[in-house]
Amino acid sequence: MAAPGRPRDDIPVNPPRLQDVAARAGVSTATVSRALSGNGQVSPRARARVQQAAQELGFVVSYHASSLASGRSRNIGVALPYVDRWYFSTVLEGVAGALMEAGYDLSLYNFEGDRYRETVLTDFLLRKRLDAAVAVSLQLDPAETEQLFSAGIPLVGVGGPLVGASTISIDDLDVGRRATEHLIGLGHRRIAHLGGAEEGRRYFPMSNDRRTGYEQAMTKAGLPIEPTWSLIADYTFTDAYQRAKNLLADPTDRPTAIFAASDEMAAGAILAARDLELTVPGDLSVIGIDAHPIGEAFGLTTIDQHARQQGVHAIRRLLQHLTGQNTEPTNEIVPANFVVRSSTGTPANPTAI
Amino acid sequence: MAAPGRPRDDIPVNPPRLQDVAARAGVSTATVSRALSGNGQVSPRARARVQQAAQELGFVVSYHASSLASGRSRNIGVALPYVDRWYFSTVLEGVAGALMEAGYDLSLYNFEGDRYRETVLTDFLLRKRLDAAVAVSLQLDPAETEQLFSAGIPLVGVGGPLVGASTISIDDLDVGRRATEHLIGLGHRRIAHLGGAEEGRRYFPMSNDRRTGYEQAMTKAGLPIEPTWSLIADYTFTDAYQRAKNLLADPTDRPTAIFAASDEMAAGAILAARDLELTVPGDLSVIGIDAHPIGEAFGLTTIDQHARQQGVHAIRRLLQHLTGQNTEPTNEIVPANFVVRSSTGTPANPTAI
DNA sequence: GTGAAAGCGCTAACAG
DNA sequence: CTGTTAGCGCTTTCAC
Repeated sequence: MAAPGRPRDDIPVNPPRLQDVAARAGVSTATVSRALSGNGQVSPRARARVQQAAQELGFVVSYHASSLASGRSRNIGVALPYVDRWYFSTVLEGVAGALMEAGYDLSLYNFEGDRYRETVLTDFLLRKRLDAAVAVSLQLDPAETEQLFSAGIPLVGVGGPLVGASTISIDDLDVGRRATEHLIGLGHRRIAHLGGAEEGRRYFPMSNDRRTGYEQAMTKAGLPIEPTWSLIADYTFTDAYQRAKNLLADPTDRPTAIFAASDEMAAGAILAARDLELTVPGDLSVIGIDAHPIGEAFGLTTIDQHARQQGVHAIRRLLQHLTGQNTEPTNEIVPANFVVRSSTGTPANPTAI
Repeated sequence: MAAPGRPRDDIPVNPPRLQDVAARAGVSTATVSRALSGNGQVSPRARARVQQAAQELGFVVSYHASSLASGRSRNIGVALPYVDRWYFSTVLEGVAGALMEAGYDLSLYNFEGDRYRETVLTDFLLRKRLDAAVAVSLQLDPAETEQLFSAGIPLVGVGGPLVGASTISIDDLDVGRRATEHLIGLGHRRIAHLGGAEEGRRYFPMSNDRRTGYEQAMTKAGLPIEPTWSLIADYTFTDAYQRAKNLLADPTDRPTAIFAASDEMAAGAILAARDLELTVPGDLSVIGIDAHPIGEAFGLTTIDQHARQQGVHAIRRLLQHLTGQNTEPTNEIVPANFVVRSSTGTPANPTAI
């Protein structure tokens, strides 16, 4: 494309290069580079002339050239299993905003579940164009982690453990416990759990922890954990709706409350209850986790996990690694807090079991 | 970082370079480049040796170096106003998948409404690291379009007009008309519209066209368009829920049907109706547009706009531009089809106006 | 504080 | 079909 071997003796109608700026400002390319990047010492006078010349020429650095020469690319990779699900897209919003503020580009790697997992993991390390990466809800086996680290790219994980890397997440166990205890405190004894599937054993470890928190709270309160009350849905509204409807349809064995691992599933459960002419919270209390906006219209009680903030914090942490400060892996827990609305209350007919 | 000026005389424990592969395979760097990239002629024998050497060394091309030398970066930019809204994240899924299949990287530029619009538009052209870009629901003024074009990056628009560029979208006017006519055909005469806001006059032109389609259908059928039945929400479930509830609360002036510009809003309207003890579709029919998965649980009748496919098609088109075939701007309309469920039906009490 | 110059790692004429 | 070689445009020593 560019014509190697042929000297460029024509007038530069092409994008201006550093050299053009240097010529116009009457300084060397080194000085222009220093003035524009802020690295190194430049006299105020030279700096001003350079800036003006760059301005007039409409100069912009070539990122490829800059990256090649410096070894840094101001580009961060983001890997996640889905982009069309609330938690992930919300984390992504946070990540994208923080990156934009910091002047970094964002390369998106969407696994589509497990579909492109290998491809992405390979591309990650290989194409040497990332300064660092953030992985959302990604489970890596030791070999994969090792590859990443030996490729020298700092990594931070969001919403799940990632051995050896810094992580940002909520305490899923604790959140599951608190949600359940909220229900127990209200007087419920027959409490069902609506959790997420594990999907290829790769993602959503959070779902398990939340379930464990539920079980711990139940056990601690001396309440039974009915296997039939342990539902698993695929994290979508509609699947949760269907599962909950099946559970609630039978009047002889019906819980008085449901703890759902996500707000979307919780909302689905509420709709299912309504379709069965059950009142919420009279006949059924429902609590979710997320603070998904849809919860407002449903009057859903939930625990806010500040998904967007998780993304923002991940970038903050990554940037620290990149600037060499605080390079030891850390595990940040972001606090999750209750948002109580109308979907939880005292059971109308507390039934002993 | 890399030490310019100092010859590299140490053993390359660092990532292997093209030269290392060339040495090991006993050929020149040019041949390695040709063998690995597939450009140019290479004898099967040389190719095999190169591939083996590259394999053994774990060689991967440096994208920065490759891009700098060739002028191509195998990287495509995607600009959109939001990533946490259904339409956009779904289009993005399609775009990401198609790009992955084609071996391209994806740089994400999220405007957050209008917030980073200028920044992104600037970065777009300037940092010369994109081969092309796709813009979702982005309104560009002539000056901006010109900038993009003169920067030489092919552009395709999704979900909206983009003068001078290829576009992929549905026929919003037609869709709005058909949705309304479905309702009219069922016997409805009092039909409200729940549309989206325009948000800074920059995005969502589709909303206007759908509304116009509604108005055309109403007028054509000789039906009145009540100003109070023209609702505007912010495209979210909860806002639509609230607006619809306010509208439906007054029994004296109540529509028998609502056409919502998106499924999320339609679902919000259904929930509002239920909260007011109105039956769907008995007291109120509701139709949306999208084929959003949430619609299933609500039994929502909708028009599928195949959002994911729009993304896939956009990339297909972009790749054509990039390979020099079919370089004239085209405007592709993707067909949208009805998905009839239980939220629309004959009005229980057809009221003449 | 500033300039000269040597690369960063790869691609693509060009000549054979 | 293959090797030589001149860059792509910028950053960063090193010496002044």
